Amino acid sequence: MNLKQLSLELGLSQTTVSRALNGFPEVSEATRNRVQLAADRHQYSPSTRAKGLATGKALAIGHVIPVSTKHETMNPIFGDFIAGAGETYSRNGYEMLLSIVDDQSEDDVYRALKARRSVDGVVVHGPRMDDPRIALLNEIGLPFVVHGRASGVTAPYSWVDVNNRRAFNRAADFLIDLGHRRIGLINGLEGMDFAHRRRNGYMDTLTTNGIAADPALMRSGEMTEEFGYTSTRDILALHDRPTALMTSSMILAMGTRRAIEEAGLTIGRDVSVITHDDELSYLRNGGDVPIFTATRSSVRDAGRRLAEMLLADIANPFTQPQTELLEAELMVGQSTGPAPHL
Amino acid sequence: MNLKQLSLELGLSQTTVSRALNGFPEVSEATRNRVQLAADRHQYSPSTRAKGLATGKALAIGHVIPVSTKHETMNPIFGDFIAGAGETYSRNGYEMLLSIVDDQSEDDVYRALKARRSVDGVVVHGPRMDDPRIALLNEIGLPFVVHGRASGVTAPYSWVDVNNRRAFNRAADFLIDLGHRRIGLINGLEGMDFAHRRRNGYMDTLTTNGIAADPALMRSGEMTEEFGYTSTRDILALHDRPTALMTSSMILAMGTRRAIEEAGLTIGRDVSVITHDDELSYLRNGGDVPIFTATRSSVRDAGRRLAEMLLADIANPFTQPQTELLEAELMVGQSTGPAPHL
DNA sequence: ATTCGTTACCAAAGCGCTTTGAAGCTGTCG
DNA sequence: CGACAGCTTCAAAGCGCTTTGGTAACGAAT
Repeated sequence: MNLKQLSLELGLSQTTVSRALNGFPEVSEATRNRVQLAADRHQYSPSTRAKGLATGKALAIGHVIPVSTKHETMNPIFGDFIAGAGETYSRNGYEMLLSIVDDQSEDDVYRALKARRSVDGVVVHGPRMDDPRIALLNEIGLPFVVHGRASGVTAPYSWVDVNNRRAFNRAADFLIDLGHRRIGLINGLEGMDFAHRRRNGYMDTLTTNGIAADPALMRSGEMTEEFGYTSTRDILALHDRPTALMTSSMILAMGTRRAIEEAGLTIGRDVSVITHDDELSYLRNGGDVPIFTATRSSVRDAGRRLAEMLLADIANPFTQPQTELLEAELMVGQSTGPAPHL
Repeated sequence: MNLKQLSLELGLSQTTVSRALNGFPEVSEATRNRVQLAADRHQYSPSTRAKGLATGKALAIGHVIPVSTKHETMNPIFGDFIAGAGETYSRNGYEMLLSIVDDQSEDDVYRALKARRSVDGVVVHGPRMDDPRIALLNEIGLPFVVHGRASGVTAPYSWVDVNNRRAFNRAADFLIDLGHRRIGLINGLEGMDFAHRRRNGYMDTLTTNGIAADPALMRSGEMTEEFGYTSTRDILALHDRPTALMTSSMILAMGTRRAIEEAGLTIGRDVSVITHDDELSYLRNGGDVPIFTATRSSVRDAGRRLAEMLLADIANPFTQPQTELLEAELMVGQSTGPAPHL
């Protein structure tokens, strides 16, 4: 069923039917009801393509997901993030377009998205330091919001981010208050902006407390369980091993736990662990009492907020870029305890 | 830049430019080159909307991801699956449309996708037993392929699935060969088709070997780490606890490991564990030697295959539905060993 | 010289919508 | 009674493509 058929059946012009369905005031209520009923009966929905062509809007948002060519790793937070964003989209009649792309050819994808006019805006995932995508998107004039920030980029842009620095400040502080002095950090890949900020937060707090940061206690890599495991195993093998570890994700933390237990140590007693927790739906950090002490911030929530921001920008373009900094809660769980007397 | 502008600049008709770009034979090579060059120079790409309108194809595939309303759980395999499918799509000039939808209103989403003509086909995720979506899609005439199968549905349909039954046959056999007689199963949600098949595989093999299946050793629920943990903890607390456990995912297995270690037992010695492994990129099952003994089958690969099948069906509709059954490998890791003499 | 087949191109219609500009109809006011 | 305003409705243009049904030019065959 299309507009023409529907209007023919109703004995009305396409104009009137279109306006009736789109809530224009110059249609009598009687007619509008009649039209609405007929539309429902035939399950009529305007073709997105045609509507898009006619209005010049795509009514779609693009998500470009970079997958590292080297490791073929897909960021696990991605599913929950788009679950959040997707809610917002469907509530507003938008569709979500996904492009999975190896990090080599990302530029082309944004360009193509623009050239083919398939989306009204995009969200930038996994920003790196000095991320060139921001300049690119500004240049080609495609509205966007970044999930995270890109240190080093001076041009203004809209973003939604967790206060990574503060979160890791607080986590480190918490450990120091418990008497820990040797604290390790198992972090995401160097170059990822969030990893950079988390490391800064961690190091700041150490320095403030008169503790020299030890490079031997800091690792960064793909945030897989395996990497959490090997890093922890290696760090625990040091002659002067740390009494506490901070990790950047629950997945890393699971690897960390494996290594700790394999070493015959007890988590929370011999080694304390604090992790960042994105509240992934299939990786809940325990029930009432968290398993891991964690800095918690819902990535699904971030998705919702970011999508709202982007749609608002598209509806009436920001004169000033918008930003939103989400604070992480510190949840005390069972993985931390006073520093042992070695 | 659009077709009109481009053809004006070239002094050619839109027809000729369009045909040149789309590889039609009735264009001289000289002209084609000239057109191609100009198109590249201006980064011209036809508008998807317009192209879609004109051809009647959407050049897009829909993925409808059900999120359980109750648990807000998003299946973690989803990211890797679409990474696989996405590859196939972009190679073929297709876009991927994502709808996140609570399992209540799924029907409407499929109907809307069809009515608005936004996609040429859809992939059905997470089929349940007697899944009504298959009948619905057949009724509304939207091409589709199911990732998994739906026991109880008699109508023919195309699918790509892992041989879940066989995988769990082999896993159970392996454990029995090691001398285990009391074997538990921590499975996905009742009603999910894959969970049903896995349970059947498990029970068959027990029966064949003269072991009575004990309901006390079988759990099913959302496949979270937490569920793996609590199930295992409870099962290990039984007076007659099992010497081996089978789990339906790596995430469950991590919870299982936590419970085993918390109980002061050693995995692979006191309790053997075999898990199914979807080869998620951030949850690799160790390096050369797998951590867990596992039945392994790449979900990313399944995504690729399924996408190819769907595109083939759209290009020239199958007369007969196609099916593809992927076999899982049994990888022996460190989590299994001979049954202990209790 | 006419016909025919190729080759290389083009004008215009059509895809299903929205939107512009106009018009029919009623009732009211001067 | 004519003019005018307000309320409804409509015909047609336009969005950017593809595709149909041509035509012009040229040489080969009749």
